[in-house]
Amino acid sequence: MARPPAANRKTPAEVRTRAAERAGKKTVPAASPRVARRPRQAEDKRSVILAAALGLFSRFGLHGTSVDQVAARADVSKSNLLYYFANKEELYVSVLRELLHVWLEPLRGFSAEQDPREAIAGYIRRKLVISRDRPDASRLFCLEMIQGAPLLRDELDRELSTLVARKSEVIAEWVRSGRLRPVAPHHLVFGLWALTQHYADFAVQVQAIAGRTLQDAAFFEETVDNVQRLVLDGICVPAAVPA
Amino acid sequence: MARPPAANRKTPAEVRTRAAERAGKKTVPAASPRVARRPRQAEDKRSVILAAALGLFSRFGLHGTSVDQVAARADVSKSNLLYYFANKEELYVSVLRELLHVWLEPLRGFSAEQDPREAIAGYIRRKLVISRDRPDASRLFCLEMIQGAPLLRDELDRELSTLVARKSEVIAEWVRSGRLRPVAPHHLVFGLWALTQHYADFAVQVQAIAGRTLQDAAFFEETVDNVQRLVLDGICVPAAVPA
DNA sequence: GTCTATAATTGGATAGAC
DNA sequence: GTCTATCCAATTATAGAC
Repeated sequence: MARPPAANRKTPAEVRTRAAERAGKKTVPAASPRVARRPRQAEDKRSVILAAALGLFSRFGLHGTSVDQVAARADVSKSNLLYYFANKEELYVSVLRELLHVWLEPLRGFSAEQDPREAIAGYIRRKLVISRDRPDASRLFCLEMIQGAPLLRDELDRELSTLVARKSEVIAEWVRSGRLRPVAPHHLVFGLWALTQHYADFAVQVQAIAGRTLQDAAFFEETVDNVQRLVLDGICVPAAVPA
Repeated sequence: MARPPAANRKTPAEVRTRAAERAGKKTVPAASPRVARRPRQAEDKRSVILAAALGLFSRFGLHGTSVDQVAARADVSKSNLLYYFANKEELYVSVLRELLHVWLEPLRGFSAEQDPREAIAGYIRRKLVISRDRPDASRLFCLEMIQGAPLLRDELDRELSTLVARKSEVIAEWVRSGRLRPVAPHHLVFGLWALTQHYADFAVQVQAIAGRTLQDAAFFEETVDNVQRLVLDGICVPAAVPA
């Protein structure tokens, strides 16, 4: 349940600008007197709040969750929470930001020198581990996408699509060199995401139908195996297919 | 944009029980004096409201949408809307119910006599057509799942899981008879859903990365082709694989 | 940094005229 | 069936003491 400390935090003072904005005043860049603040142990509380927020936002969304609930779950008072995060939306965005980075990590591994079969099998396993261990992260990401990613659109267009563009080039290279069957790289990436994230996002449905979820060790391995075979024996050149 | 008329509607009078319930009174089954009411043209309005509700709920969820917004979009007053649907939650559930049926339809087609390759290829296309033509339906369904399907759980356990159980038997039969590679039926079903619904639920992401969505005719065909090949050439016996 | 009010607003739902 | 005018509960956010 422990979450890594926020990378791009701000001191509470820096953050407290929303009220002023809404009141019509311009945000004054007035160089704050004590800029060089170090994280210290108050970072802990921020993390606890962020973890609690993730748990709730990922189930009920931004509007389905009240700051009161988050505060209760993080075991702080509501006003104390609002000391650390100027308002609800900022809290939500903070959670999302922390997420995106975790989210893209597994994809960075791909490179043209690797054996595609190994690389893709490994990627599937890593993504399924995330679906198992951080299903809330997966759900929140999904929620945000469904809503049109209003708060993540910029990052989507920049970070994510450039990363995918680079990795698609790797896949295309695998295809050109004959190590993969012809496949449109984008569709393969979408397919990998869909197949792995589904087990987190639709966990209730999986539970209702299969009677188990990824939390069950045997079911987890069964899932890894099935998804890998589905994808690989579909995209690998026939020679590599066992039987 | 037109939606089919509701199948299992109730007359407004029958429906107006929530307030009484909340006030602590038992819902009285008092035989309403004019039970045999026919739909007439007021059904139109219900449909318009349901369509508007689907559009908004599927983006912003139950809590992210106000009845005011739905009313505005359906071009009726808020109180008029509340004449047709006793309260917000009932409206939401009505939308969901209409959906589930549409949702399961394509799956009913499967039967053991069919050629698995044809059956599955056809299923993929039908599901992608739905993702293209009714992305909002797909999104709402996804939203509901993520939240743990509090309002659909019963139907999930009954209707959906029994249907899937039957169709899994068909898949298992295909495997036994050697017409499909060994695959765990449930995982194949999950995979088919994941691969096809992804293009509706994550349309923004698809747009950000591929620059197009299923609305683009060429991209649609490209998608059908890629998903079909991914799945089929993975689960069909090698002999059936062209190259 | 943390707390106890409380201000301010939104939004679901009802009453009652027409 | 439809409207206007409210009521009322839930929540976000702020003020100000400690």
